[in-house]
Amino acid sequence: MNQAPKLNSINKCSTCVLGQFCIPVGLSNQDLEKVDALVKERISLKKGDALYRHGNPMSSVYSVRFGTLKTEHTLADGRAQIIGFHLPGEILGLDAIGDGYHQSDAIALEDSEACIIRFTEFESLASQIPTLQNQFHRILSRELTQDQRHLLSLGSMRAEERLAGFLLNLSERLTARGYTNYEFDLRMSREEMGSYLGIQIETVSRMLSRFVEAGLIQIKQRHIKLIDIDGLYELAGLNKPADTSAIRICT
Amino acid sequence: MNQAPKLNSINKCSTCVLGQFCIPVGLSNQDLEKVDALVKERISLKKGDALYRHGNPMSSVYSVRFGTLKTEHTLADGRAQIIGFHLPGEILGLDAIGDGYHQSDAIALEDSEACIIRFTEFESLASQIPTLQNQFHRILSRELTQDQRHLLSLGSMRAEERLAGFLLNLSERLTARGYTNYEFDLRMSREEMGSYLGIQIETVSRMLSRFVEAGLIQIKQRHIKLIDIDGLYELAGLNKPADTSAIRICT
DNA sequence: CGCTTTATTGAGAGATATCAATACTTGTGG
DNA sequence: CCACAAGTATTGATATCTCTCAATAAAGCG
Repeated sequence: MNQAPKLNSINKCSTCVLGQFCIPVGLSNQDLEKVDALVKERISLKKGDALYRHGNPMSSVYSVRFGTLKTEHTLADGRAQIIGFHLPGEILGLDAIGDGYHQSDAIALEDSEACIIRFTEFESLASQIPTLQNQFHRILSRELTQDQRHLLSLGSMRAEERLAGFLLNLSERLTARGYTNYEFDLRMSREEMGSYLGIQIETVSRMLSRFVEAGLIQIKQRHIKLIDIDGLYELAGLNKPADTSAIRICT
Repeated sequence: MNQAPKLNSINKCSTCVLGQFCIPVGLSNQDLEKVDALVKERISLKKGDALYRHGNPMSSVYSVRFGTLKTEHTLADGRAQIIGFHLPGEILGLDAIGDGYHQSDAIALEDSEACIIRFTEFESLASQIPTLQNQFHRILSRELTQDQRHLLSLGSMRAEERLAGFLLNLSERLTARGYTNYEFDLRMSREEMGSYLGIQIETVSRMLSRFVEAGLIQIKQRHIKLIDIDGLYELAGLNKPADTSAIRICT
């Protein structure tokens, strides 16, 4: 997000640095070429553009190539709930497979690009390549796990805990992608954080100020630095992962 | 739940009345036999028994044959969040595909039975039967959609709205399975409802009393009758489905 | 039938929402 | 390059919803 990882290729999964987070995990070179053949189109989004909208017929799923997107559900009375923030390598649109229509809106939080994976063709390729099929199932399943952790947060944790957990989760995901440890730019507004966490913008702001006072973080506008990591994990009621910097894709 | 649907077969997906909610949707008879060969084992659970527990290595996913289960996540300090209640025909354990270990506890709310679907074998069968593969993807995707609706509820709705939405959702799912419209037994305690909805047991109780006063429902212990359906949908901020009684599997 | 669990109801406390005022950023056009 | 407008963020005061604590009642179970 600060600086994008350098992309070694323009248009191929087989050489994309995001491969290890994306569809191609574990594929042989030969199989990768078949995926290359399938994923040829990409879509560029300006900040605020929709990748898809609720109710659109679904023909593809997408992987984030660079940038950040949010997905959200909206109620009739205008209340909106952000379901997720999506970083490079993450797959979008999976919730549309069930009935063929997108269930949510996917909006770019900054200028972004997504790879288009035509779903019918992908499904038949997956049935020919067991590793690909299995990886796809893992991705779907992890998406479920992620949503369930989010449910745990919204259902059982207080505002402070939710926010601490959110910052740590973002940090972990960015670190895995090779960005600077514990220091990054938030691509979403305070309001969008609040929507994701089920709290109001004023509460987000107050909690962040409290974290600063407690020496847990430093924050200037949307640039944040996590100072007391252990303190944050404790506050969030979570366990610190063994080594968040184990996986790095650029130096 | 009141009366179980009559089961026409003992041990085969091909004749199971739950087929239309479960894995076999859309399969030819020939393909159904292959599924029959795969899903031979079942597991009986007494009320309170665990189908699996958080951290268990995962080798199978399960479909509920009869009864009701809950899945829940637990925090280190003992706080628990119920993620879902699971009715006959619904698939359990999908969140374990991602890393091979169950992420949640699955507990029977009443005496129940589940079919055991050995996952590795299922995956290879799915790669041979496109309809089966596609149905499995739909199931996974709908599970995502369901969790996302739950997120919307916990993140954006007040206690009253969450509870109304929950009762209607249960009613819709039971109706689809052929139980009496709008009148059914709750298999979960008030506390379990509260956990699912992210509210305390006392609040659940108060809201139910309020619904009774408002003439929206009648309730005696765990037997509930929805009286003013339109009123409930309005309260929940949801749209009434066109026809909830369209699908019936017993009379 | 008595004990344990579950559910209801009340009173008061607390966390977060709401309303409101101000300050800070960012982008735009002169 | 500055000034203004529009959007975004912070902070304070108050209101409200839901929680917590407590007492009672009802139901399930051995």
